[in-house]
Amino acid sequence: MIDKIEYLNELNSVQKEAVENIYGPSLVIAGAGSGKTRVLTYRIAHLLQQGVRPYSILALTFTNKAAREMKDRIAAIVGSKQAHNLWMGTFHSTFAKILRYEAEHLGFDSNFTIYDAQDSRNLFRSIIKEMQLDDKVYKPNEVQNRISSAKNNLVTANAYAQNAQIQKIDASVRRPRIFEIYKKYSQRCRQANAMDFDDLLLQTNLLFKTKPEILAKYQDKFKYILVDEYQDTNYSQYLIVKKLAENHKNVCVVGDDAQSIYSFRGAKIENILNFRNDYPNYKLYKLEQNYRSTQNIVNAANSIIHKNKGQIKKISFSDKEFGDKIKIIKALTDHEEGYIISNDIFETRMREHINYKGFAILYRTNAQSRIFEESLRKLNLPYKIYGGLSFYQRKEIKDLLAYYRMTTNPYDEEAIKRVINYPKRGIGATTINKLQEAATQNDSSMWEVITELTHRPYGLNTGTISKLMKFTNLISGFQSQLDKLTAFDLAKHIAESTGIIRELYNDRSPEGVSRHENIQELLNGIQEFTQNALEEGQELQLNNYLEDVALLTDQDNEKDEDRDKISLMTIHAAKGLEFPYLYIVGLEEELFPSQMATGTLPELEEERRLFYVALTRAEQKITLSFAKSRYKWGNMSYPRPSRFIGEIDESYVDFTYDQAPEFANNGNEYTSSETEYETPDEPSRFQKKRSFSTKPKLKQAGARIKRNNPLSDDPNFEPSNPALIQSGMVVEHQRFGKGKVLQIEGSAPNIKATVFFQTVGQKQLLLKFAKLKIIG
DNA sequence: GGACCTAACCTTTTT
DNA sequence: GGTTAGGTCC
Repeated sequence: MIDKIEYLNELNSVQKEAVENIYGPSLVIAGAGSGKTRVLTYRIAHLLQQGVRPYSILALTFTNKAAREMKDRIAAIVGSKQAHNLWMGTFHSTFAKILRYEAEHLGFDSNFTIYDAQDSRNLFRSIIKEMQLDDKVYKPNEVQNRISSAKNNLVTANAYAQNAQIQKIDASVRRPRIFEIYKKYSQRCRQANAMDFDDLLLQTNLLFKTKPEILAKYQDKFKYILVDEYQDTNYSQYLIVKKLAENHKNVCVVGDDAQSIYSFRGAKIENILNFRNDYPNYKLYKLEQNYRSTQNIVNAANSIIHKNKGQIKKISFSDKEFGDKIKIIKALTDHEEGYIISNDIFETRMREHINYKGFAILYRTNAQSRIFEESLRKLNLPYKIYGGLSFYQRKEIKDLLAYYRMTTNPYDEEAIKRVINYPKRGIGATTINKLQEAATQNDSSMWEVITELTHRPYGLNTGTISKLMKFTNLISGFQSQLDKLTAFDLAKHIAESTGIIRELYNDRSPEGVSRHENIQELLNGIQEFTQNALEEGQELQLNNYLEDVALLTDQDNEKDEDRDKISLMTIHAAKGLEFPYLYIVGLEEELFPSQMATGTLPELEEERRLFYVALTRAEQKITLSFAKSRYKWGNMSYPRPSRFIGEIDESYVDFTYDQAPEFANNGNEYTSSETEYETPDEPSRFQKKRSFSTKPKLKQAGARIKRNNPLSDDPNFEPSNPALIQSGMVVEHQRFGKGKVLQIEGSAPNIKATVFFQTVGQKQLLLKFAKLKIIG
């Protein structure tokens, strides 16, 4: 074990106090880059050093990654044996573990399935359909969100039905039957022996409420509780922590109200503001020195966050070098934004000799990643996209996992529906609907209906029944192997004997090949999981693997070859990370701040905090960018630069972009002058959206619009020589008049042109793949 | 029951 | 631009 003096010397005086005062409630307000993780890890190390048993320490984080990193760092100080026994993980995974242990008290089986957001939405969708409600009114997504937020506020289905205010609101938006959907949903989850993400927290609360002796057991067990990112806890999480800490009150929460960015998920910024009320004799530690960023970055970020009201007063300062000013890049199009940033990374890396991993591109929405992917690939720069469609959400992965889920929990209705006819075995929608109906009538699960068909055939013909019997036999066969084979052996057996592997292997299309590789990767992961445990003397079964798999994300299986790559991710995903060279892109109104979030002040303030989080990820240099035109839902929009750019105190920004030369793109110069397609400026803030659709107008004019086809394929396109068309050229279209070619992709003869036309007296039209005549 | 095509929706952000 | 739910035809 490392000498105590050694690690305490690495702390400043406030950090040191926060580490050493282990008794009673502590609130650590930790500004960005102020060594928050360091305080948490050293505090835990310190507890262990004081002789506290590792299993009586509960440390809660929001991501698996944060938990794992902290565990690794603690292991480095106190050794892996001690660290291994800590209760450290996300809220969801920690309480899933406890719920499995205590499942019988709640009427669940301990191998319950965890429904991910998609499973849960599918279930809502089927319930809405079965109730014969209009899914235009009862949109599955919105119903899910409404019920999710009820759960996060500990409103159960019955409470929801009886709450007059809630009923009034639902009635006012013409969705008075949501309470029925909620009730049915809960029943179905129960019959399927499944919990969704919100249930993991809700059921924990119910458990503690209805079984005081169990609460007492855990209150006694967890003598020290630490919570990371406390500003992001929702009511459900808040209450769990409060209850567990009720007796000993050794609770240490760490957070930064300025970095609260999850209120859309029910996070209550009040939790951190009200800590003083919950624990009047609390100790407050403010970590105000930023060790991460240059002074310019810290000052710029401060100038942003000060625009918000309702913050805990604190300063944030850096005594590092002043550093470069924030650079701003203006691009004419979204694609150009990609090229400029990629080129800038390329040049900076050469000039400054930085590793790829020192660069990150942050955006507001996942959809923005694709353009950067393209431009980085063209320059042969290695990158890694975090988030987006996760590995575990891919269809082929979910399909195979559904077999695993059925093997450990055959009542899992969403899993049944996924695999009952995959690979094809001739059981179609009609049969599934009949089974579903029978299950509802019978107040039982689909699996029970299927397994008892010989006694009660529910009007199904013998052919269908024998197909279903084959299916149940297949699954029962897997179940009988559960305790005979290791997780990996059974997983492999299932993948092979269901024919999934064969089917994907035979599909030689690029998509099929990639699906096959993904399945291999999943199996590799399971093998690793089995192997690791074996080395520690444990033989793990498939149900052990499944326990947390629904809670895993992409970032949880990072591979070595991903080490030195440019990171692309949303700002939300970047929280807690840091990069020397940071690009924050798409700084446009309606995108960042999001058009969904400019309606009310609290929403806008959250967007601003998001911008603050983004800025404070940078160590050395920040580049912001925006584009003057961008594709949105297939239509062109002409956004204004984000208000956030102007909100940064101008002394920290380098505004010289106005003098920047035209940007080159693959040899094709953009020679068009900007005024030609600049739309008139709009009056200031909170403005309605301005993007307009070109499609109806084009259709009106009788134009044919073909998608994603090379120009040469379009019968409307007859240039004398396609190769002659270049970006910037003035062209003529027989219907739309004069215009200018703004973009060229690919090479002759498969040229794809994006052409801009201006029609007199009307709005501009953007037209792709049209009949062109070059006139200048 | 299944393959194929069209129309509608979509996009905040995540455990 | 891309995905997916739903309709049509075999």
